[in-house]
Amino acid sequence: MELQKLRDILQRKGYSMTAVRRQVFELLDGHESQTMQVLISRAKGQIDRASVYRTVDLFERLGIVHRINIGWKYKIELTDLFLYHHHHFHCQKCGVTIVLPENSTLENNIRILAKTIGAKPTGHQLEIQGICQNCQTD
Amino acid sequence: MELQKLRDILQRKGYSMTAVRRQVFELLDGHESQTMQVLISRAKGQIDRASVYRTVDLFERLGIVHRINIGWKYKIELTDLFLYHHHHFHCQKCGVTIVLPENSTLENNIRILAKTIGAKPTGHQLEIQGICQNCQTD
DNA sequence: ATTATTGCAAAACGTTTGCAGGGGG
DNA sequence: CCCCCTGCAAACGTTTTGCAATAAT
Repeated sequence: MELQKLRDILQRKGYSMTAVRRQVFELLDGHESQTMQVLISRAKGQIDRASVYRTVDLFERLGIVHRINIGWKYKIELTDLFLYHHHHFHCQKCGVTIVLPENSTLENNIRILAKTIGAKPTGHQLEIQGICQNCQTD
Repeated sequence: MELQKLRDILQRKGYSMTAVRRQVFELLDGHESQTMQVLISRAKGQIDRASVYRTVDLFERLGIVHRINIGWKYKIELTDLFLYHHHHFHCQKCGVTIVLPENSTLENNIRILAKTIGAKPTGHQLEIQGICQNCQTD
C-alpha cells in the first residue's frame, strides 16, 4: 500500500511518519499535479502553510514528489515511485494540462543525448506547448 | 546584424527601439541563459529593476526571449530567432548548466508525441538532470 | 527525557503596479 | 508636440525563518 511505502521511505532516512506528512501525501495521491496554492488551500484549517512548504520540501529531497514546470509556474506531483513516468502538454489557448502517453523511444533518445556529453542522467522533464485538439476547432 | 533584427521586430509590432531595450538585448546576446537576478544586477545603475522586468516581459511576448526552467528557478535566454534550438543539462552536484547538442531524432519524437493526443505543438522544453562528467570522477 | 516537528507571526524575497517626469518619433 | 517609456517607491503574493509549544520515539 502507498502509505506503507511512504512510511518506509521516511523511516529509512530517519524521519518520522507524522499526521501532517500523511495528510500532505494523501492530498497528492490520486490527484493531478497541483500548485502550492491549491495544496495549501485544500489543507486549510488543518495544516499551516509553512508546514505544507516544509513537507513538500522534505518530500522533494526524499524523491517522493517533484516539481513540474507548467508555463511560468510550477506544480507538485508524486514521482515515479508512486506514479508512472510521464510528461505534460500545456495548451497555450485554454491552459489545460494533458498527460502524455509514455514513449520508450523518446525516453531512450533522452538517455542517449545525456551520454553524448558524458553525463550520468538521473531524471528529466519535458513540457510541450501548443494548441490542444479542442482549441483547434474553435 | 542582431540589433537590426531587434529593431525590425519591435517596429513591426509598433514598439520603439529605446536605449533600455537595446541594453537589455545586449545583456542577453552572446550570453548563456541568465536569472533575472543576474540580469538586474548586471544592469544596475543603468536600468531600474522594474524596467528590466517590463522589457523581458515585452521581449517574451514578441518571441525575442523565452524562459527556460532550470531546477526550481527560471532563466532567460534569446529564442531560436537569435540562437539555435537546444536543450539543457543541469548537474545536481555542482549546479552547472550545459547546453546539449541538437538532435533531430529527438525533436521528431517530441513532435510525434504531441500528435498522438491530437495537439498542434508550437514549442517544448526539455531539461535533463544528473551528474556531469566532472562530478563523476570526484 | 530528548529530539524532531509544528503553528504562528514576522521577515525576506521576487515581481508588479501607479504615477509623475523624461525621451523618442 | 504627443504619447510611449522609464524610474521611483510602494504594494503584492509567495516562500522562508525564528521561536515557543507540541508530538514522536
